[in-house]
This record gives sequence, C-alpha cells and structure tokens, in this order.
Amino acid sequence: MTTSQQKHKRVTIADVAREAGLSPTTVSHSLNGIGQVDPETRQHVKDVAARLRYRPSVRAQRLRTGRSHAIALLSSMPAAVSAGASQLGFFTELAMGSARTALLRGYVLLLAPPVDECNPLALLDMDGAILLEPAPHDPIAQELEERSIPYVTIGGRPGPENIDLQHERAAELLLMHLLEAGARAPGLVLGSSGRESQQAFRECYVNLAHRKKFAPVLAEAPEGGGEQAGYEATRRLLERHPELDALCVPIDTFASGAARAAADSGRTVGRDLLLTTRYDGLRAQTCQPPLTAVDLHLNAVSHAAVSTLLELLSTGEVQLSGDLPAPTLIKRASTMRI
Amino acid sequence: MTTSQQKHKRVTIADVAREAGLSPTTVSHSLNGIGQVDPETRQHVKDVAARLRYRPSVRAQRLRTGRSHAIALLSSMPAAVSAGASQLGFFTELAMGSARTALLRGYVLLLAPPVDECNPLALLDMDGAILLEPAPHDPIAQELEERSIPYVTIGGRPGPENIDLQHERAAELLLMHLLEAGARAPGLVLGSSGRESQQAFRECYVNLAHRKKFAPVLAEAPEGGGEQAGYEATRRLLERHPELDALCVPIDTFASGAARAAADSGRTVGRDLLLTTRYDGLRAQTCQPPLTAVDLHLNAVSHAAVSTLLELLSTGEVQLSGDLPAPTLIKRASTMRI
DNA sequence: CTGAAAGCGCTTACAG
DNA sequence: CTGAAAGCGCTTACAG
Repeated sequence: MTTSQQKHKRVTIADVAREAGLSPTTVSHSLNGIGQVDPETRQHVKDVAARLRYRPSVRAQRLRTGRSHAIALLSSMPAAVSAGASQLGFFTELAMGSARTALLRGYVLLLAPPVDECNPLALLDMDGAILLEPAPHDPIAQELEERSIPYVTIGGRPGPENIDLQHERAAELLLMHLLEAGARAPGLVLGSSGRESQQAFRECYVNLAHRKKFAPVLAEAPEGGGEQAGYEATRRLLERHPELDALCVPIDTFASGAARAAADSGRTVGRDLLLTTRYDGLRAQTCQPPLTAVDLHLNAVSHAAVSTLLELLSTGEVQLSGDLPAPTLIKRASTMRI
Repeated sequence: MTTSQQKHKRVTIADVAREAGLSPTTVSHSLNGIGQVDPETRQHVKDVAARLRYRPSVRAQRLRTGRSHAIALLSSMPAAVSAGASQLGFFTELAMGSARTALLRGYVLLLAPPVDECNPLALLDMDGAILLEPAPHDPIAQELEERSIPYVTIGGRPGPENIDLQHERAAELLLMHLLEAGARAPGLVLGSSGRESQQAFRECYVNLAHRKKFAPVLAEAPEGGGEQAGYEATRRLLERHPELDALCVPIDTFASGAARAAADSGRTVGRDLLLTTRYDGLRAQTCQPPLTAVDLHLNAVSHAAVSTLLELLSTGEVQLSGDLPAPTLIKRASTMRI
C-alpha cells in the first residue's frame, strides 16, 4: 500500500469527535440538527464529518433508538400461487407501490415473498409489517403477534388495521356481469384456504344463485396446487356439470388453469363459456382470450397500507381511514360472446 | 392489568441467562449451537428460552457481528421507465427472483426502487447490493463505492462482478429478425443514458446497417421522459424518415410510446411497420398487437446475481461464474406481417 | 452551549 | 464445560 488508504476501518462518530476536538454528544447533536449547539460549532462538525466521509452506522442507530425505519411486506399465500411463471402478480405489484410510498416517508421495504419452508421473520429487522390476505389462523399473523410486531393486513378480517379490498363489491361486479352477459348457469371455482376473499365470493355467489334462481355449482382447489389445481378442479366441474355456461375463478393462477381446462373440454372461452377472474394482472391480460377482471386499484391500496401502518407505528392506533376507490370492472373478450 | 402480562418489555439473553442460572455466554453458545456446552445444559437453555419466548434481537446481532444478512436491489433508472402504469417490469421481476434466492440462503432483500429525489442508501442496512443496469458514472454506483459496500451489477460493464445480460445477442436477435421478417429500412430508438444495453444496440445496429447496406436511422430520447418521450422521438423519426418499415425500440416503455406514435402517423404495426422491443413484460405482451421481444431468462439472472454477490461477500472475490442461458426470441404479431 | 457516562442486546476472545 | 468482560457505534438523559 503506497497510498494513504489503510485497511479500511470504519469512520465512527468518535473519530469525528476527536478530529473536531469535541465530544460525541456534540457531534451527534450537530449532525442530527437537534439540541443546543453553537451554529459555528455545528458547521465545523459537518465539515469535519464530510471531510472524513463519516457515515453513521444504521445498525448502531437502530439498536440504540429501538426503531429500524423498515417495514416488511409478507404473504402467507403458497408460493405456487403468487410465483407463477412470470413472478408478476398481486404481491409484486403491491411490493413496488409500498416500497415507493415507504421510501418517500423515510422507510425501507423488506421483501419477504412466500418461500415454502422458509421462515423469514427471524431475519427481519422491522418496525412493522404489512400482511397480504391472511388466512384464518394465519401462521405468519400469529408469529407477528407473538413477537409483538405491529402489522396491518390487506384483504383480511375487517377492522381498523385492515385495508379493505372490498371483496364483496368485486364479487358482485364479476358475478352480475356474467349474468348480464347472458350466463344462465355460472359456476364458481375457489381456493380452499378460507381466506376472506374466497368467503366473500362464496357468499355473494350463493346469494345470487338464490335471488336469480340458478343452481349453485362450485368447486374448491388447494391454493398450493397452483395452476394445475385450477385446471383439474375446473375440468372435473365441467364434466360433472355440462350445463355450465360461465365461470368465475377469482384466483388468477386458477383462472389460467381454468382456461386450459375449458379448451381441453372442447369449449371456447368467451363463447360457450364465459370466464372472469379477479386480479387484473399479466395472467388475465395475456390469457387467450384476455379475461374480464377487476381493477383493484392496488396503487391506492399499497399507499393506504403503508400510511395506516406508519400511523399505527407512530400513534399506536389507527383512526378510521379514508375510503379507497371501489373496484371497477374491466371487460375483456372472455365475456363478450364474440 | 389483571393479567400477568406486563408493559411488554423485551426478553433479552440476560433474562434467559438469569432464569437458567447460567451466563449469557453459555446461553449464546447453546442457542447458536457453537462452543463446548454440556448437552444437558444446552437443552435446558433451549427450554428456558422457549418458555420465556426469547427472540434474539436482530439489531444487536447485526451491530455486534458486523453483518446484516441483508442485500439491497437498487436501480438508477428513472422512475418514469421502471414504474409505468402497472409497476410490473424488469425491476419487479428481478426483485421477486432475488428475494426468493436470497431468502433461501438466509438473506433478506431490501427493495429500493427508483424514487426520484430520494436517496435510500443512508437508510439501508445491508452487506451488499445488486445494481441494475448502471449508467456510465452512475451516482448510485459511486456512492456504493464511497461507502465500501460490495455490489454486483446486472447488465453493466463487463467483468466478474457483472451479470451479463448479453446485450449484443439480444440486439442481434431482434435486428436480424426484423430483416428476416422482410424489413428493408429498420430504425432504432434508444435511451440517451449511454447504458451498456443502449450502446450494444447502437453498435450492433450500425454494424448491421453497414453489412446489409441499409442507411442507419436512429433517435434518442431521455429515459426520464417515459412513454411520452418514446412517443415523441418515434413520431419525429417517422415524419423525417417515411421510408422506415421497421423499428427496434429496446426500452419497453419507449416501445409502448412508439406503438402509439406509429398508429398516430397512420401506420399499422405488424404490417407497414414492424416493431420489436427487448424486455418481454406486460407492456410487450399487452401491446396491440403484441410485440416481438426477447426472453432474458430473468429468473436465472436474478439467481446468478444473488449467488455472485453472496460469493463476493463471503470470499471477497468472484470466480468466473457459470454461463447464463442465451436470450431467446419471442415472435409476436408485431413482426408477422399479418 | 458542551461533555461524561450509561446503555441498546448481543457475540466473542479469553481466562479459568 | 462455564463465565466475566469488552465492545460493536450510536443516542440520550443528565450534569455542568
């Protein structure tokens, strides 16, 4: 080493203090713009800090202050659902929105996507979390509570600490649309997790069947089975119920499978069989034909989730939050009857 | 409070030690499975820790060990490019892949998407970073170096610490395809950042023009301008060069704009004007008509990036890594001439 | 306006 | 096999 560059030892606040001929206290106050410090002293400290290229250690700050200014996005959905071929889905879209909002408010987003047999919670240093569509007795929710980590849910049990995905409206929108598009015998394919969203679709569907006098026909598939599970459930359903002329398949991964099943059973989606799904992502948009779906306004949702969580973190509670935009229908060829 | 639940004070290693009648050292050793500890003692410690619901503080561990077991995904792309209406793009897809691989290897992924006028680096507690398509003199790259944070790039300057996106191959694939599809006068629309990818496309294009005897016609637009910038650049190019019968627009955000510009100038994409882009994302797939693009195998890319970074972190250097799959062409209606 | 000291909660030489 | 002690790098009452 002929340069003055030594073995690279971190510059600490003590170094700055020594170099400036002051105490760590004063350096800390100066740099953080707090306390009573002579303006000239403050400037001097800043100059010295800059000259030494001092960067405060986030680790030390976190340990000392007890806050990490980080939040995590968690989902207990099986990887099979949220992953898919393209990794582009619900979770992902929320992740980007949340990361942006968080960053703008000085928080970092930790991304902990569903990875089977991997518990990330022990690795995360966070102040709070956003949990996506928790199932009943959700293990991640339970662990968050055990660790006393504040969290908000998206599309979970109604309450102040939940961002309402308005499942009922989405369900109503999609099912009514099928009837309006001419369906006489619409069926329903759900995930068997018992998540709020699935329950809402079921209820809405059963009610509608009663009101509109059609026989309810529904199937369930394990969400962990991914597209193939959706395929198989749909295949069986169509065999057993050849009268079906429409399907609502809220989980988009299942809907991909349903489209395949429809084709394999000799039906043409959009003509013999109308098909709708919920999330308007890559799957819905690139299906052949493209699927009628719902705009959930995920940007607003992720924004609301971050805002609510940060409020929870700073005040310890959540005031009732502003209303989110209602889901809106996006009509596509899958329900056009040509 | 009638319950035994007190004001919630964190259970520390000292509490476990006291309760077990041992020292923090022994507790630490027992729980971490290191050192020489009597098997019975070890088990006893574990029992006590479980009973007290002890969770080690990640913050303290990080400060003490000097490692955070976290890596960040960074991009210096302007938000206008990577955001888009749907937030689903390149960055996002890499994020999910990286998060998964990282998690499987015990690392957390910090998501720091491009947010204009927001420097996340001061907030991040990480061991290393992945930087996506750095520009020449990239400010984020510079800051990482200043902070001595190890990082690998994706699609940056060739070298062991770069994951090669094989820009040249992608360019060749797309441009040759245009010629094979019958183009006589293909044009090129680039971003003006000077990133490796843009340079590679330019070079490949100019060479090809020379070899195949067509006149090179190209335009540049600022990436920060997003889709609109792509629109305007294309619009002008088509006005000035009515002879153009094909366009290669590597940046998909620009390609969306280009498709619009083509329509507005009275051309039909896929017939009068062939159009290709690079990244095969939502934009390419849902364009009307869908755009011929390239499968960059981003899953493999993100996996390689994480692996390479972790190797860099543990050994301090990178052995030459295994080859990544070559990009493959995905033909779509935009280059089909019906 | 400035500073000495404690402490956040761990891990890790080192001694016994 | 077990433990006392130092120290990671800050911030924050508190004293002066």
